Amino acid sequence: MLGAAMRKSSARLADVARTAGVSLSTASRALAEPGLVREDTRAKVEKAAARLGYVPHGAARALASRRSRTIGAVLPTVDNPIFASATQAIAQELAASGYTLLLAAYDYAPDAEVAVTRALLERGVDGLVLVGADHQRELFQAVDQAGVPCEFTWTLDSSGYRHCVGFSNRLASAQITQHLLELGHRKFAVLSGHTAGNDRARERLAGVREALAARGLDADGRIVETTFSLGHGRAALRELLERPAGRDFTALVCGNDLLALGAMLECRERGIRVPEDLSITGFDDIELAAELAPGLTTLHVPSGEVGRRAAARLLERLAGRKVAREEQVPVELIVRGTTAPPAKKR
Amino acid sequence: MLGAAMRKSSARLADVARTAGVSLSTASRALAEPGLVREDTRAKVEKAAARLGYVPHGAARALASRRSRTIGAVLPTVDNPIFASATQAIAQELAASGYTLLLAAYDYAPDAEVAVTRALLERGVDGLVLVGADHQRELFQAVDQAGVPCEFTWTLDSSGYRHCVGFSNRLASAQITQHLLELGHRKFAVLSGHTAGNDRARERLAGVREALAARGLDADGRIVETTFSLGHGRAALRELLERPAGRDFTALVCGNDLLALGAMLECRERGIRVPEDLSITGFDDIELAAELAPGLTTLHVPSGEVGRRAAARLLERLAGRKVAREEQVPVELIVRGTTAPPAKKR
DNA sequence: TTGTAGGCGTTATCAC
DNA sequence: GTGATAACGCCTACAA
Repeated sequence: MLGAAMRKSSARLADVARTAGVSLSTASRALAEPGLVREDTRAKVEKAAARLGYVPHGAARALASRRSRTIGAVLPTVDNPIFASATQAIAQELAASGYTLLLAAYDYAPDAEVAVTRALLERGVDGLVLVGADHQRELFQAVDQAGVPCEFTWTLDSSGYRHCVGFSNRLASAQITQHLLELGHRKFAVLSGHTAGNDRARERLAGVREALAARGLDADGRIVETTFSLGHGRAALRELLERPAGRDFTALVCGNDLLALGAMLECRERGIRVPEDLSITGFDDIELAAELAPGLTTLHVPSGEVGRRAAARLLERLAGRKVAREEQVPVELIVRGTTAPPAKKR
Repeated sequence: MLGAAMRKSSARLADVARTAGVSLSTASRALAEPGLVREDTRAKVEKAAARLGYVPHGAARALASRRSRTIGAVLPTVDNPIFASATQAIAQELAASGYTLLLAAYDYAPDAEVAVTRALLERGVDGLVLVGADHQRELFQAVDQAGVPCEFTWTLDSSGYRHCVGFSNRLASAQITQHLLELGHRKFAVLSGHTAGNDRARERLAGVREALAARGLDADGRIVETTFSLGHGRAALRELLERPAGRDFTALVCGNDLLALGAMLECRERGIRVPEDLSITGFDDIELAAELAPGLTTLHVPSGEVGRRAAARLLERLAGRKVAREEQVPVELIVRGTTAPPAKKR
C-alpha cells in the first residue's frame, strides 16, 4: 500500500474513449466542449473518465492546442507584503478560470529577471505579468518574439503602448510630499529604494524632488538609497543621522512602508519622537502600517487589486476581448499618526 | 514596430538543425547533452539556434521526455512572511537547476487545496511541495496515482512513510511553554491558529497543553482559535480579555508571530505592559519579531531553509538519488524582551 | 559521433 | 453528432 507501489501508468484519453465505446475525438469533445455532443454520450464519457481516474495530460494538450493555460508572473521578490498579496490575488483569479500561476522571482537583479522570464516563456506561458516598465532590452525582445500578451504592473507605461495596470508613482509621491509641505515642513530627508533598474523607486524619488522644487526646496545630501526592507530602512536612517547634514530635517519621506517602519523603529530606539521630532511617511499601506502606534501616514496602494486586475486583463485578452491599454488603480493618501507640523523651535 | 506586429512564428528545432546542416537528433543532443557531440558541431548548432532566436518548446519537450522540469508548491497562502520566504527560496533553488515553480495557494480551504493540487498534477509537475501532513484523502490519492515525488514541509510525518522536511511543532511549542513555566508563570492563555485541517496549529496547541499538564496546569477557557494574522491576533486577545476568565493570566502563548504581534499591539493600546503585566511568546521568528521593542520571544524556524531543502530534496530524488525520508531543520528558542517572570502580586 | 524513425497524448480539420 | 487522421515539436532508442 506504499504510495509509489500503487502507481499505475495513468489512463489516457484513448482508454477513456474505448471504455466509453466512442472515438477519441468524441471523448475529447465530450470533456472539453460538452455542448457539442449528445447528452448521453457525454455522460458515458464522463463516467468512463471518472472510473479510470483519467487525468488530462497538460503537455500533450498544450502541444496540440497551443495554449498551456498557464500565466507567468515575474516579481522582484515575493518576500514583501505587497507582492505577496498580489501573488495571492493573481493565483486566485487564475484558478477560478482554470489557469495556473508560474512564478519567478529575480530578487531585483535585472539579469536574473531576463533569465527567469525566458524560462517562463519556454514553459509556454500564455501570458505574463511583469512589475514596472523598466526592463532589459533582451526581456522586451524575448516577450515580443514570443508574442505573448503581457501586463506591466505598479506603473503606467510612459512610452505609451504597453499594457499596464497601476498608477503614477510620481504623482502619488508628490502628493505625500505635498501633505508634509502643507503641514509646514521645509527640511526633508528621503529614504529611497534602489533606483537602478527600478522605475517605481525612481519615480517616487522624482515625485518628492518635484514637489520640493516647486517650493524652491530640495533634499540634497539627505537622500539615501537602500534595499526595500525593514532592516535596511533602519540602517539607512542610522546612516543618514550620522551625515554632516545631521538631524537637520523634520520630515522623512520613505520609498515604501518597510523603509518607513524601519525608520520608526530606529527612532524609537534613539528616543526621537514621531511625529513630534520627526514626521515619517511610507508608501503602500501594508497591514502593519495601520496597526502600529502611531499609525503610519502612507499612500494606500491596492496591491491585491493590482494583481487581480492584471490577471483578469490577461484572461480577457486571451479570450480575444479588448481591454483598455492602461488601467489605473486608485491610490489614496492615508493620514495617520506619524505626520504632524514640525516643532516650532529646533 | 509594435510588439504584436513583429511576432514571427518562432523557429523550431528542425529549423535550427537545417540551418546548422545537421539532423534533428544531433541538434537536440547538441543543445541538451553537449558532451555527446563533437565540439564543432555543437558550435554550429548553437550558432544556428542563437541566430534564429530558437526557444525550446516546453510542452513538446515535456511530452516527449515525460518531464516538465517544473515543481509545484501548494501553500495555504503566500501572504505570510514565512511562506513568502519559503517560496522565494524554493523558486531560487529550482531556477538554479533549470526548474520552474508552479505555485498554488488555497487560503486554508481544504477543498481548494485538493483542487489546486490536481491542477498542478495535470500540468505535469515533476514534484510537489506541500505544507503539513494533514490533507484530504483525495489529495493523497491524486498524488499517489500520479506517482509524483512529494515533500511535506513544516512538519514531521507521524505516519512515518512520507517524505518530509520540518520539525516537531509539538516539542517546539512545549519548549516555549516550558520557558514560561521556568520563569514562574502558572496562569496561561493561548492564541492558537485554526486547528481544523492544520496539523501545525494542532500540534502547537497540543505542545502547550502537554507542557502545562505535566505541571498539573491547563489553559482551559483561555484558549482562542483564530486566523493566523496580525489583525486577528489583536481581535482574539480583545475577545479573550472580555471573557469571564478575564485578565486572569500572566502568560500568553501564541501560535505564530503574527498573532503575537497583534497581541502586543492590543496590549499597547490597552496599557497592558509587556512583559511586566503579561508575557507573550510567538512562533516562527519573522523579521519583525527582532526589530520591535521589546523584541518578541519566539521560536526560530528557518523558513527559507525549509523551502530550499524541500526543493533540493525533490531535485535529488528526480535525479534518481536517495534522500533520507525525514529531514529535520533546527529550531531554536529565542528569548527576547516579551517574556519575564510574572509580577509578584496581582 | 551522427542520422532515422517511431512515438509522447491531445486537439483540430475534415469528411461522413 | 461522430469518427478518422494529420498535426503539435521534441526526445530517444536503434541503426549506421
